[in-house]
Amino acid sequence: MSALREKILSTASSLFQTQGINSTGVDTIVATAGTTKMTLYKYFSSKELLILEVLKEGHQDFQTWLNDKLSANTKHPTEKLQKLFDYIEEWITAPDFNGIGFIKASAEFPKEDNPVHKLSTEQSLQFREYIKQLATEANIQDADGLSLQLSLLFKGAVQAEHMQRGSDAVKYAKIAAKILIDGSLTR
Amino acid sequence: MSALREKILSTASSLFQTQGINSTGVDTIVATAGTTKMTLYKYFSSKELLILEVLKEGHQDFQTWLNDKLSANTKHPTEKLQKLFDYIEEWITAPDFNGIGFIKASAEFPKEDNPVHKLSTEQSLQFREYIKQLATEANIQDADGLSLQLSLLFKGAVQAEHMQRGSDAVKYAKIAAKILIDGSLTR
DNA sequence: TTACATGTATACCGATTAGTATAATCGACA
DNA sequence: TGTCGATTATACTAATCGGTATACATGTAA
Repeated sequence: MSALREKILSTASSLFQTQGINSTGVDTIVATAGTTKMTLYKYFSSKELLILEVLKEGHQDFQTWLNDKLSANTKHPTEKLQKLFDYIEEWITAPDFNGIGFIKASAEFPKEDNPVHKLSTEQSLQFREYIKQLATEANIQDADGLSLQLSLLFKGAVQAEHMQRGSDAVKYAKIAAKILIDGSLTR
Repeated sequence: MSALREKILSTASSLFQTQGINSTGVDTIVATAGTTKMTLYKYFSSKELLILEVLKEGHQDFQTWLNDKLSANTKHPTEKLQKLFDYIEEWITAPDFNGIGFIKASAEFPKEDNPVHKLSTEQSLQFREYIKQLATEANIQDADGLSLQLSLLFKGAVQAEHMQRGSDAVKYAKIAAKILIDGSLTR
């Protein structure tokens, strides 16, 4: 694990979020990271591969953080589901929140056969699958439907937060999630 | 209203959706529309201005269509709110659905001072305001909160549909919307 | 016919892009 | 001191980008 490699990854992640992926040139990335193109291309054989790595790392970080939080602070499956959006809110409203990669990436790479688009879709499904498992463990009948709805709220909140940082979007997404979850539990 | 101008607009709109805005060159647009760059730049003084016009037309079309549908098929304010997502579903699942411009555009132009980003944010707020008015007319107490939640579901559904066409996203968004609306009505 | 507006065709410009080649520099280790 | 791998510095390529200049073809109206 080279320190420079990590530096390039985090720099790229931040720039992709603030400037857009396609609008961020390789030259800008290396200049901001304080290195050169030669070094970047030593660790990442192409810009596309760098994008994919940024996405992977970002998604991994989020999923791990979320799962650790839920594992550490809840006991029963039902409680996990109910606290899900509390931690999502904590993640999104954090000052160093860097966006959710797969949402922006799928917009910038709309073609379905594009590797970046494919990875984005995969990560999106993976996240929904994670929610679905929480719902299943909480004995919710329509775990599939509820997980889809919650993932819609999540996507919408991220999108809204991206449009206008510091909006109330996540707060109200949390309230909506609670209503949907409670409705599914008592059914 | 020149026919060529309209042709360029619709061609650009379609290409922006399928290839992305930044990834679609002016040359590709004119070639697909069957005209030349000279003509395009006669009607639109820059690519950015073309993008803005595409966004404006798309948003106008959607809002007008939606409002006409609601006006023609419902009588009471409450009914309008309840049927809102029925028509949203109809719009999104239509074969020639061209995406919701302001969602993708804000992702491709993340800088807050960018004209395209600003227009996107404005249109997003405008749409939410429209929902809020429906909620207010239906005598809903927290019209502000409900409109935000419904707009989150809308954004999430559009995002999901964009990631994977033909998904069940809109269907379940509709169900979630019904739950949230009913909850707000009986409160 | 003349005149004018609309659109086409094509070549061009300067800037920027991703990616490469080559040589110089640095620090650690023996 | 001398060597080696990692990193830097810089110049370069080929392609693409948005946008412009110029010349030509077209149809329509007086």
